[in-house]
Amino acid sequence: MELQEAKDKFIQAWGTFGSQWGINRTMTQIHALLLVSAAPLSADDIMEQLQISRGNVNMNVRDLIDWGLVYKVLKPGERREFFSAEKDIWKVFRQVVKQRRKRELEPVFGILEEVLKVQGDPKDPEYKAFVEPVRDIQKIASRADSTLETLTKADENWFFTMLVKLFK
Amino acid sequence: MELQEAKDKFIQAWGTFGSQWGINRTMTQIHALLLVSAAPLSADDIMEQLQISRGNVNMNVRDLIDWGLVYKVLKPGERREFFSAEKDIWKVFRQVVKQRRKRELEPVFGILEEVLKVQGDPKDPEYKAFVEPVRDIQKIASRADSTLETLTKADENWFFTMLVKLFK
DNA sequence: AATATTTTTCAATAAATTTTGAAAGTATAA
DNA sequence: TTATACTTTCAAAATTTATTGAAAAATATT
Repeated sequence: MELQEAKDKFIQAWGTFGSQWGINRTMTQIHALLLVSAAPLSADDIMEQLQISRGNVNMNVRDLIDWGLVYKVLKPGERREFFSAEKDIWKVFRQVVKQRRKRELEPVFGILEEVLKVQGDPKDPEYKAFVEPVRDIQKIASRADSTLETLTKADENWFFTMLVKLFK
Repeated sequence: MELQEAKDKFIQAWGTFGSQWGINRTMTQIHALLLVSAAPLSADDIMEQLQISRGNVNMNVRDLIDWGLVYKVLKPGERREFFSAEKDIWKVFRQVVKQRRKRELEPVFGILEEVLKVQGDPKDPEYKAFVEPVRDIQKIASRADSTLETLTKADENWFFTMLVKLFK
């Protein structure tokens, strides 16, 4: 397989994967492209390689920067901006977990807490049918959440140490 | 807060959460509704409570059954089918992980393996820029994958034992 | 075997999301 | 200051995804 073909396949796969998990396909494709590019790319480079418009590149690159996955790179003597992706995959992984936790998990916790304030007779089957599963979700979710938090604060070494410890 | 209000809020929140993670909003809402209902519901019940069409109910309930999150319940003397959600949240969690692993992670592994067969000079910076991050992704993803696999095979007790072991 | 009830399918439609591209904005250089 | 190079914005268009609803299929009842 040619390098270019392999790149294209990877970018395509990453895009599909991202969109299955609720992330804009183009955003993940740009991320994939930058990730496997040896040098930083300009907006025009990205437009050309992915065959997308300038506005699209601009929006999605900005989102990637907000996510902390892509950096602006200024080349001396160049007026244009260039972009480069974070190459440390462990850092990327941690960053994504951190962001989604903040953006999507935290609001859910708030709502679980809120709806559990519901009034009712603990003997009422309707009441129990609501409160019990919601409490269970809260319990398991906050466990998972603190695991994720620990994960985002840990370094790679810690993570693998943990895995070894777990599965020995 | 009234029970009905709390239910509605929960269903709404669950729907939003699901769609952020690439799962059809209606599917997660039906799941939430069944999860907090004391008794199994018929298609008509679901249509009425969520104000959606029969076809929509039918499709999404079928998907939920495919995911192993909802069961058909046959009531003696009743011709209609009723539906009930798996109430064991730990089981739900495991089931979702298991399914998404199979449906979405496995194909990605296949592609990573394939594109890593790419020909090239290991000294070439372009080649390295491609192969290195992709290898890293493969490494971290297969670690994460085996953790998830273990998770789906484990029981709840094992999970919490592990957490305690980890964070003590 | 004819009728009644319920479920399933799927083409058409609606809704949500993404993308475009041209105009406005900004910064640098002549 | 004016021109030039580049970036950002955002309403309109295109695309993708979800939903409807009526007809067909399946299943049960008389």
